Amino acid sequence: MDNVKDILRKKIFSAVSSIADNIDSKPEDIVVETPPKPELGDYAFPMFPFAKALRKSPVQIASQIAEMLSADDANSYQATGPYINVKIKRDSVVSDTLRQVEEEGDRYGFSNSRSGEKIMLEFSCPNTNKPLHLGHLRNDSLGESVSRILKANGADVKKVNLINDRGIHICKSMLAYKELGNGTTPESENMKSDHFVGKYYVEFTNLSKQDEKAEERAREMLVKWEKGDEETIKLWKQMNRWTIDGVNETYEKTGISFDKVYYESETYASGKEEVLKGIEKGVFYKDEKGTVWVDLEDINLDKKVLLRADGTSLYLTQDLGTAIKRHGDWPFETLIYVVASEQQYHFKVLFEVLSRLGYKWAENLYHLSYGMVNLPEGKMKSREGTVVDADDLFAELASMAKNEIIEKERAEFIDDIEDTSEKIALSALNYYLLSTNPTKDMIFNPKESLSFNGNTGPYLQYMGARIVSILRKFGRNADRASVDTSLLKTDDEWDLIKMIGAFSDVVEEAGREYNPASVTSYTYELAKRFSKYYHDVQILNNEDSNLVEARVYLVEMVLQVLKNCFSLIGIPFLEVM
RNA sequence: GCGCCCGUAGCUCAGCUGGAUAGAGCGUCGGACUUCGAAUCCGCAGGUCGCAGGUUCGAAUCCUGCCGGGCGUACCA
Repeated sequence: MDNVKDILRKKIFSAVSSIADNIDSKPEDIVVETPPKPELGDYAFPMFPFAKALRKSPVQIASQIAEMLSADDANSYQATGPYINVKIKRDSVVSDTLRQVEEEGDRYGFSNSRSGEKIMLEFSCPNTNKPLHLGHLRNDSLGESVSRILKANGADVKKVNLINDRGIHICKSMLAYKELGNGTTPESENMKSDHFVGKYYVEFTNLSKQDEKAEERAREMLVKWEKGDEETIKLWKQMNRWTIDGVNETYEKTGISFDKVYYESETYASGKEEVLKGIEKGVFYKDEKGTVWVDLEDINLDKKVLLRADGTSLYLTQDLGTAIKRHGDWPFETLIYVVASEQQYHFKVLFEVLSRLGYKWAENLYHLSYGMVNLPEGKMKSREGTVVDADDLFAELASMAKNEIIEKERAEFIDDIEDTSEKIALSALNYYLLSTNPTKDMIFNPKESLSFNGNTGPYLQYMGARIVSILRKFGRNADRASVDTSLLKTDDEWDLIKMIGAFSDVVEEAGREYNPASVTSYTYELAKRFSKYYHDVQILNNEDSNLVEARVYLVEMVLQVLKNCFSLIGIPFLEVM
């Protein structure tokens, strides 16, 4: 269904075409803007692009086209300099927009534009030697949100995780536990199980400072692991279980889920086979020591090692195998890797190598690269202990939310304070992490994210809760069959309607750009306009019961759109907070 | 050195494929609760869009060069 903008684009286009036969653009290319002042109109069309073809000044074109369109149209067209400003005849747009929200409900704003497109998204990818940290939270937030946005555009999305459960770093925590653990368990120490494992990873660092043989013993352990030594495998399984159980708890709390989980320990071997095939194809070569290389110097990517002389594999080798396996499991059109920007080089190489191996789908692989999360004090460094633990941060946010609830004397209205506090914490976190463009490094200010003032997730939740509160007080839904939307004629009401009508464009853009920030800023803008409306207008207290009915209807539809936004950016909807 | 990314208000960030006077939030200051939830709203102040060229009717946006910062350039992941 065409929205107001599309209809206007077509009108402008056909008007321009009627006085020029050499326009080489399409109606979709017509630029629509919002006039700088609302008095000027609802939409603006600059005429600069047609000046050359018509060999007239944009000012002349604007006035000519405006006149042509005004002749036979309910909307008003006003030429202001080189712009045509359009004031919409509101009645039908108001009613059409609200009816559409009512009909489509929690699908409003979503589309089928990418229907049939199979998109696999990889994100999170924890190591099994320590719990999640703040960087993972950005990754998870992005991965989950982008996949929801793509689904909202009709795509068939599969979310996958890859657990990095093998390698020297895993052996380090295993070794420290073996030597220092004394048979303790997360239960015996009353610790969350991934934190328990993480403790031994830190212990290893201390150990290796005093004992220079520690590194060597860790390497020996890796060799034993590769050989399938029974005792080592048993320990490895135990510790992986602990970490993964703990990480899953965090996923659960933060609303993250996967359709399929891959384990590096299960996929890394297949990478080796692919490399051997690649040698036969002549894509790779073996040097005199037996090391396998790929030469990408022709495209300025250097030479990279794929297999060590001893036959063991590398990161690149594993990712190669994993990608090929995945395409075999589920033949995607696109595979999006949500991975930090520091790995850009790695993915360039990976994609190039896959392409040289002859996989056509390699050209549709995409690295959704995101910047680092830093603290106001500076960089997070594990060595200096400035890494922000995901669970700790979340617990701190929840506890702040709880204090806020108590301080504002809201506790008596809330059934489950713990649950509500966590939902507020989650909205604060997700909104903060998603509202910065992914490509940029960002500074996470815990204090600011906790303030809940201004442009934040809790603000959005609050606006939702206020609407629910109005509806509760009203006691029933608006009478949808008889509601007279033409009574909604204030500018605040019109602003809300226009905003609601623009939602589908936002969802489309967010999907195209893989950027949830379009949705976060839209949601804030919508909530803010509602808030202003709420202050300017008494929704329920009015003698005219038809007007009350219409306003309640409007507000119900605003709530629907807010909820649809929330579902895309990880903001839990709260009826009461 | 080379490659990629970033540089917009005191701070944190928006600004779509170039378009009318560059916008928010926080912070500062000043207003608004006997009225639908003040986790709110309204207002004031705050900018040579890193610098210099170029393309264009028009540049925060595109191109080039410089300056400043980050990341990468491992037989680590």
